[in-house]
Amino acid sequence: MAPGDTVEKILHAASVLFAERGFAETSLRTITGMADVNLAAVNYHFGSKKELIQAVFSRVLQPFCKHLNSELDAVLEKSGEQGVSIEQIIECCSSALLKSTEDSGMSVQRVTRLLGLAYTQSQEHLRQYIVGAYGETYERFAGMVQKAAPGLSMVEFYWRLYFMLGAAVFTLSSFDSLRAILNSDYGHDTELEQVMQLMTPSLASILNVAKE
Amino acid sequence: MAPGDTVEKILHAASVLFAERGFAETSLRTITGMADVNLAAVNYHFGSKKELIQAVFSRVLQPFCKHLNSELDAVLEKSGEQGVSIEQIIECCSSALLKSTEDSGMSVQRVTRLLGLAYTQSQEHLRQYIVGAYGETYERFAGMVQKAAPGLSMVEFYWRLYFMLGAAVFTLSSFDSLRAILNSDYGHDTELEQVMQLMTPSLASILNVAKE
DNA sequence: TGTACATCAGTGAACGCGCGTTCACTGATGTAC
DNA sequence: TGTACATCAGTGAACGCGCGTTCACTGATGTAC
Repeated sequence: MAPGDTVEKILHAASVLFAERGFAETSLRTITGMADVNLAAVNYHFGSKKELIQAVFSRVLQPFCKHLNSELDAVLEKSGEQGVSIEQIIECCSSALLKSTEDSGMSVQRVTRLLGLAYTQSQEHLRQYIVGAYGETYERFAGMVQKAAPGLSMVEFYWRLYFMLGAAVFTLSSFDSLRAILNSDYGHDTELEQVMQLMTPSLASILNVAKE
Repeated sequence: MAPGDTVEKILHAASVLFAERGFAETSLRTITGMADVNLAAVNYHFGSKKELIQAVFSRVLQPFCKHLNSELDAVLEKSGEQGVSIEQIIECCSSALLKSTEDSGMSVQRVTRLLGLAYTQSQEHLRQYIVGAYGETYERFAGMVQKAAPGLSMVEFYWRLYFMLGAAVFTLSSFDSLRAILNSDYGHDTELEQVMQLMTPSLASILNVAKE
C-alpha cells in the first residue's frame, strides 16, 4: 500500500462521519472501522482526535479558499470601474464551492455541513484554528460584499451578511433531507445546482433591500 | 421541597446545557450536578436521556406554538380582504418567540439554538417526536406564508421558505457570539430586539424578490 | 557487496475513565378498616 | 384513634460498556561505512 494512503483513508472516513453525526457522536473506532485501518493509526498520524478534526477542516477549507480567491481575482479584473455586484460575489462562492468539491471528491452538502458544525458545535480549538488559518480570505470576501452594498451602516451590513450566510449554510447543509421532503410531499425533485441558482437572487435581496 | 421541583430543576439545567453544547456532549452527571439533584432522578422522572431531550423540546415548543397560533388568529381577523402580508407573519413569529421565552424564562438565543440542534444533530427520535406533536402548527404557518407570496411555483416557494428559516435560526442561535464579535471589532453593541427588527425586511425580501 | 543500524508506518492489546442505566433501599405521606 | 399497608419521590452505589489514548512491538525500507 502506498504511503499516505492510510492518512487519506482516515481523512475521507472522518469527513463523511463528522458531517453525518457531529464530532462527539463519531468515535475513532467508527472512523477506523469505515476506513479499514488500525484504531491506533489515528493517534499515530494525527496525534489526537482534536487534531484529526482540524486536519479534516484543512482539507476542505484550503481548496475552497484557493478557488474563492482566484474567482474573486477574475471578477475584479473583468469589471473595472462599475464595481463588482453582490450577485457576482455570490456566484464566486458558488463556483468556488463546486470546484473545491471536485478537488476533494466531497459533496457540497458535506462541506457545508462541516462549516455549519464549526459554528454550532462549540469547539473552541476549532474556531481558533479556522480563524487563524483562513480568516484572511474571509475578511477579503466580507470587504468586497460591503463595497457592493454602499450606504449601509456597519451594524446593518454586518447582520445582513450573517442572514445571508445562515440562509446558505443552513439550506445547503440540509439539502438532502429537504430535497427528500419536497420529493415525497409534492413529487418534485430538485438538483443541487438548481437550488444554488434559486438562492442567488434571494441572498442578494437580503443585502439590497431598502433600509427599515 | 415542593413536589415537581426536581423535575423543573432538571428541565432547566438540561435546556441550558443542551443549548450550549449539544446532546451528546452533555452528560446526565453534568445536568444533575448543575440542577443539584441526584443522578438517578433523571431516569426516575423521565425514563431515559432520550425522553429528557423530548421533554425539553416540549417545554419550549408548546408555549411557542400556542402563542404563534393566537398571533396568527389575531392577524387573520384584523386584515380581512386584503390578505396577510409576509411581514405580518414574520412579526407573528417574532412576538410569539418573545412571549414564549417570557413564559419559560429562557432566552431567545437558547430557544433557537435548541431548534437548530433539532435540525443539525441527527436525532431521528427527536425529529419524529417534533413532527408528530407540532407539525400541525408548522403546516398552518407554511400555508399562510405561501398565500402571502402568490405566483411562486411550489419548488421556488419551498426553497425560499427554507432560506428564510435558515437565516433566522442561524442568526438568532448564534446571536451572542456574533454580537460579541461586532462589539470587539467595531465597538458597536446590538440588542436582540434590534436584530429581530433588522431581520424582518430581509426575510420578507427573500420571499418577495422577483423570480430568477 | 555485505552488514549494522536507524527510521518509519502500522499493529494488537490493554489502560483508565466517564458514560447511561439499574437496583435495592429509605423515609415521608396517604388510605383502608 | 390506632394500625397495617400502599404509594411515591428520591438516594447511593454499583453495573457493564464504549471511549480516546498509550505502549511495546513488528516488519519493511533507507543509509553509512
